[in-house]
Amino acid sequence: MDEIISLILHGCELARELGKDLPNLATQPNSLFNSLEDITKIFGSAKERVLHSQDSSSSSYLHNTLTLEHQQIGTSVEQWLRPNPQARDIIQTQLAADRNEAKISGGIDIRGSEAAVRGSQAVDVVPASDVNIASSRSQRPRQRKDQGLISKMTVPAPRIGNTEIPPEDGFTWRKYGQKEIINSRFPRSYYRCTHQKLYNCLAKKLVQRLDDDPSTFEVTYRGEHTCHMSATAPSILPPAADHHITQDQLAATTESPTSRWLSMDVNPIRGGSSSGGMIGGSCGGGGDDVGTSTGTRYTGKEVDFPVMDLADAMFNSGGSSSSMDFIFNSAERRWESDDKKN
DNA sequence: AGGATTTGACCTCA
DNA sequence: TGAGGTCAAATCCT
Repeated sequence: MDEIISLILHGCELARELGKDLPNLATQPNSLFNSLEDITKIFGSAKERVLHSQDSSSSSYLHNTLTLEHQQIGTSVEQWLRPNPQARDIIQTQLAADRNEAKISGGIDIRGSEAAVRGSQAVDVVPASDVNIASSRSQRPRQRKDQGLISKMTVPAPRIGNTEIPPEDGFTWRKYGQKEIINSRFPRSYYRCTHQKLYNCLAKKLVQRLDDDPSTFEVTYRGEHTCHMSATAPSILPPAADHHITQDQLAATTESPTSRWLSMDVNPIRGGSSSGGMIGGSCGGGGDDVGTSTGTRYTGKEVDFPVMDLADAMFNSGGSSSSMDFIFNSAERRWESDDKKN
């Protein structure tokens, strides 16, 4: 147990140092990444030891302690990310994949800390079944067999420009359907990722105006972006076939059926290798978003991203650098791309 | 010409 | 059986 405490104290020390240097590190993604990775490894190691400890009461206490430290890291990272909405775009997508993995692998429930840092928008990531029940309690709950993780949020309509479409979210979408919904004044629009065919990207979103507040959209995201590219051109090859989860593998997992919406393995952690498996990335963005009228982007002002999720990813990665590799490598590529344009 | 959108028909599932 | 979701031909747009 002394060893665990020693690890934690060391991690706290590094976290404090990181906090002091954060203003400087904000302009040095590589250094920041190295620092974060060190901290992540230490706490990940400590967490593992706690979880495997025989002393359940001590484990519980230490786990809470680690969670607190975890939140402190998230706060610091939030400060850094605030002026970097591009990184947040990337991180958000990756975190959704990581979160999905955490559920599949029976990981720690992290929704509590997520909820604590929700921003101005109502954002939640819940199983499809929950969404159905919550949104249409008066009706028979519906659930597609292959649906899984769903992210649901409300988004204010743009005050200028075309107010008929929801604000941008960093991805490029192609509308493939519109449907009148029973007991709703406004039709629901169905979008899928523009790169669905090319990269087998299964991301979709549903957009519908709220009956009681037409100036607000309810946007439901389904699935993850398995492509990783700018709005105009791919930056990497499509994910290899071996990243698909077979139906047997899915059946062998303990997650609820509703989390199976994805057929792709979007988490680099599970495989223990991030090479070629970095597929939880951004479909759009790239700064220009020249795509479609639905190729939209949220700005930092409009959306308070659940930055705590970054800490969740760090913490739940158990010391693996793959997630952070993805985050910073992607962010750097995007920043480099933007620099060239400017 | 090629990609995006519209919209009626069809499919899925509780 | 019917509501929600998807398909695909027609149409629009650049």
